[in-house]
Amino acid sequence: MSFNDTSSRKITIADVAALAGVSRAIASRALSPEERPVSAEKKARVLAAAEQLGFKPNLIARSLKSRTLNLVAVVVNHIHDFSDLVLFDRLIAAIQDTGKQVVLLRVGSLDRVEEFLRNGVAWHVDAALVFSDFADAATVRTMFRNDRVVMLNGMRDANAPSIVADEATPIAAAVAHARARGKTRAVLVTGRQTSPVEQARIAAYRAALAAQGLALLAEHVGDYSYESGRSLSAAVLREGPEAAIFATADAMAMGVIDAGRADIARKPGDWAFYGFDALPLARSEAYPISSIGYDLEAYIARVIEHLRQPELFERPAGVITIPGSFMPHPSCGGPAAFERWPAEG
Amino acid sequence: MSFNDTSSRKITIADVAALAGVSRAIASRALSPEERPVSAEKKARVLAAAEQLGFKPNLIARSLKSRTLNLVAVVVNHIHDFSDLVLFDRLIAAIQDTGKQVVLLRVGSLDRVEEFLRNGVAWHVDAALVFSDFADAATVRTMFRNDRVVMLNGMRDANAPSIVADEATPIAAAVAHARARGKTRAVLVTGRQTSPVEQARIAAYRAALAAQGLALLAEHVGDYSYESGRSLSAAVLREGPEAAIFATADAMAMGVIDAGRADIARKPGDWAFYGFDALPLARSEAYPISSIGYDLEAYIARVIEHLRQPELFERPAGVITIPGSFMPHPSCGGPAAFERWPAEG
DNA sequence: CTGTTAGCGCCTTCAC
DNA sequence: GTGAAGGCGCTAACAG
Repeated sequence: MSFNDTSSRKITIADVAALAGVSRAIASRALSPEERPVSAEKKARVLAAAEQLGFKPNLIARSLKSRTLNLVAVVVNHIHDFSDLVLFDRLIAAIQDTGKQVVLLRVGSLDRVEEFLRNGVAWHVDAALVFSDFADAATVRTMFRNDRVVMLNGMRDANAPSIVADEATPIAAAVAHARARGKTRAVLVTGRQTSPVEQARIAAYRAALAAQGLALLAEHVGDYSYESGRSLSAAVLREGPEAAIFATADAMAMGVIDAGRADIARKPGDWAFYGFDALPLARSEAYPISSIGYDLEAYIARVIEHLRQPELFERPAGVITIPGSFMPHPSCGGPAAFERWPAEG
Repeated sequence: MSFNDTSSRKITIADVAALAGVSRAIASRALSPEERPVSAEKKARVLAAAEQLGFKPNLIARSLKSRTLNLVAVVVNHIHDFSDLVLFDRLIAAIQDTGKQVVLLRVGSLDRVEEFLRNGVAWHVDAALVFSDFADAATVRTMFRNDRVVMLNGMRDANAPSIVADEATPIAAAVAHARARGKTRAVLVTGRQTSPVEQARIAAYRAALAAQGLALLAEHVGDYSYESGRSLSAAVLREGPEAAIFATADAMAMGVIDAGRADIARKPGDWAFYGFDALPLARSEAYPISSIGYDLEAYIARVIEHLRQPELFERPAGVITIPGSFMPHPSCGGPAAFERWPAEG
């Protein structure tokens, strides 16, 4: 492999052992990250020899025995939403802090996912963190040949932990907020309805609206994107400011507002927009959107917990719920823009 | 490994060989993707046996000989900017389309990067795509023990290809656009100045402003983020609408505008905002920002080319330049919002 | 504590 | 065309 290992020849543990004048096993033990029985004196000699030769252990050979590559799969449909930025950035940093590395699998565009998996290292991960809803937990376990699956896509499974944000509570709070502003009607703007998370949100909205006596005039289906909000704007705004507008993503609410600024100006009144994800932008002057967020630090902490304590997979805790919170826009009762939200810890 | 391989025991090629009644070597040849000397009859038996047992070759064992895990490292400082969403989503999809998988390495928060690398599979990648500027090409090659490094961070190196967008041309166009609007003064809002890409942008702006006779009144340093634009807003807007405002990220320009909406309203006039990244939001009604983008498809195509044709690394093409383009905001001469930009081809 | 031995699963000579 | 044997680099198991 000329491209690999710029130095002439690859240094193996045998070379180190030879130079140190010990057996390969001793060298292996001295070089092991864990504490193994080696005399201090020989260990020092081995380490010196390794240093001198520039020895780098071959991970693949090690894995052949140890059966772990210290790899974690993060499985997503795609990277798309604004809220993904902070989520994946922090999650990857946290995973790396455990000493593991991340294979990012984007299954949105793969038809033969299983075959793809089999032909790559993802086949050998320590655990799979599943955001995508391309398959249920049982299928994911089979595909990864691995029981360590964390469902982060809203799917529940008896044999895999699933971690979800409590959205029903803040959704009820949002609806109550609209009610307090005098709204008695509502319009819903949703995302991909095949997603379990989305289904739960929609159900929660319907329930809260019914419970608090707001009439649901219409549901419009988008895809969480700003662009989809724009294209739905005219239909969404048709009911006028008397109807509160609830979107399952801030980005969609932003699109509704931008494409409809003329409409909105034409019918002045107390327009009430509600979103999801607690994007900083949605707290800005440009977009009067109240939003729903969750405690990202806590969420990530629970995920990482499973990586650090694999025994947690043996008796899955079922559904682990992270608190969510409703944050009114600064213009209607919320804290000033860009103060920290409680949920951001 | 109880957690791995839900089925009772792992099927090896020896099991297949035994069931087919042939030697392991024959089984290996029959199962090989390439054509190897095996009688048609035995090959059929082996394939049937493999199918029956659900045999899946062990990638790690294979890699021990073949020395490739079909892995590509994508090295980033962090995932942070709005523009990262579409870039990484498309890049990862494209890499996966080559049959390879992606290890995403976030080095922004790692102090001992080299040690981290050595202890993970990233050590054994086929190639490293480097967006981060944490190290120069030579160092990256050493750290990955791999000569296949593509520098996407603006750094140049005689022994590694680097792929960059041509930003000088659109920057000159942006300045000319401001000049045509009658601006004779300018304010610059920059990102992290340690980044080579950013240094090139700043230099291009200074040159274009000087060439076209605009006075550079001030430079303000942000970090590409919306929030940094907000905090610089008052200072940036101080010069009034007579000065064109050039930011090296749309997000910063958006922050400047949002935090300064009162200022802007107080001093009416032809405020001229220029950004970078061609975010959809910056083409919206909410933000009158003209922006600079590049041909993302072409950019990704050139990266993928290197993965598909590793021989390209043997004689690096030096700096590969992708065309960039200036897009005026719809409100000042650009195409209507949300038409496709030429650069999105 | 130390060294020898025997694999991990696969592939590739090399004789037959 | 076939099979036995050896090795990729490392580590666990077993004696010493």
